[in-house]
Amino acid sequence: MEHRSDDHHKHDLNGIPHSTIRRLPVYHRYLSDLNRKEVERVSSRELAAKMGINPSQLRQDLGHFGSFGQQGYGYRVVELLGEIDRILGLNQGTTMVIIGAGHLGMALANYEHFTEYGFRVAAVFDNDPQKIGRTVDAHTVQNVAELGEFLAKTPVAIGVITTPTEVAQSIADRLVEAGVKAIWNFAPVNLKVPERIILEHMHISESLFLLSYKLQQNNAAD
Amino acid sequence: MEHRSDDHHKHDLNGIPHSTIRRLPVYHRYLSDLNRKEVERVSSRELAAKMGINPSQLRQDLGHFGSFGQQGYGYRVVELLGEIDRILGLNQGTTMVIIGAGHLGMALANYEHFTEYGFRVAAVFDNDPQKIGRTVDAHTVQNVAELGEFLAKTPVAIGVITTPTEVAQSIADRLVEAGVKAIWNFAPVNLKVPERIILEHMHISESLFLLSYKLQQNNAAD
DNA sequence: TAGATTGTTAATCGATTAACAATC
DNA sequence: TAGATTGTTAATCGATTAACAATC
Repeated sequence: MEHRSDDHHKHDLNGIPHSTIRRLPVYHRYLSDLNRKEVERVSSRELAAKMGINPSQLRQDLGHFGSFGQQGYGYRVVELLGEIDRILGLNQGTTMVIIGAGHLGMALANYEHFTEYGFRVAAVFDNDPQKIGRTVDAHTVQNVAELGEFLAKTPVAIGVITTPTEVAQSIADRLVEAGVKAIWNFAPVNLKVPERIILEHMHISESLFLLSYKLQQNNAAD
Repeated sequence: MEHRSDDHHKHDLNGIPHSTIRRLPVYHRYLSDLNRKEVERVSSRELAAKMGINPSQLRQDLGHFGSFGQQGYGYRVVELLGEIDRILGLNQGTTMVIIGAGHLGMALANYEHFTEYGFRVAAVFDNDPQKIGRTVDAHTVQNVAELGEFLAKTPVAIGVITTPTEVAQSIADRLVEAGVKAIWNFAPVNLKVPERIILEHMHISESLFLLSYKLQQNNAAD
């Protein structure tokens, strides 16, 4: 009845291999780069070389979603980027609420790249009277006691959890109760949510652990 | 001569499959959980069930590093956790400097879980006169102009980049120049660093894009 | 047209899972 | 001892890469 966010290498997601989906954001980033440099066309060979992957893989991946190129020419950067935007569901004005107005919550609330991709922070909540009412950039921190009330009036797609670990699960429960469709969790804990809720865990320390492993290997090699 | 941080599904890392290494931090998290609950022993079947993976995979993964269990009994939680700590190079007092004292940098500087795993923030730097000299928790923000000087006196293993995207590359260059062994990059840009430098990219927006993809699929299904 | 490059099928390679002998 | 569970070899499955006909 419950699911976890750790199905890293699980196999399908609506018939598309998980490995393919995980690469979409990366394609997006490299294409954005080219687009910023006003490059007009790119071949699978060129783009794959930039990314350090195999051109066949790139074509195979795109093939899951349609035919976006042209034989003998390659891909128009703007067009392909647009397709990936569409596939990823970007630029749709998806709304989020952030629970936890600590440094991390504030960092996210003011993260310019979200707006760039069509995400909008509808509100920031906290339970600390010291923080409630304070305005940071465009956002006034609201009392988390009013979370349910707020979401009843303003439906929001994504609940972002940047609270201390101890309260993350109870906040998740309240977000689910209030009807969010997805949870983006920054607390280092395995949340339990109903099957229908999309759960994405931002594993900050996992990234550091991986780095630590490599560092360790390097040191051992010396 | 340069490398990238996106070799997500690349194959080997000192003979160990990359897929295995990516699971180590996850094992660590689940074992910490058990340890916190003072569970003494766990079988591969139990642990794998908790994680939603296959018990064979767990045993296979561990098998790359040694034999940590006991037939008919399973694994002693404390012991296995200790082994994974060791494999990941945790609790070795690895030092870091943080460049960029914005919300994100401050969030990291005060992230209690780092200390918990033996990482130590040696200093925080910024170039904003408004921020320099300000003390947040244990850290006084220092002038980034003095970064090289600081690192010459106090060698540090990891440079953490939480600056705006535009300056991330030049900060990376200076960190490499000053002798850090690894860079943990939070700016959404593909840094170029020499082969010998370990580079770990924290892809905050990639995680959000993945979530967005799933949300999109869900909506389409309605 | 000739050259280039896609989209896709087939071949390879690696990772996951199953099975089981060893043994606590 | 009998039952349980590891560590590891072998089988399966899926993902990556190669190859190439289609075609711009």
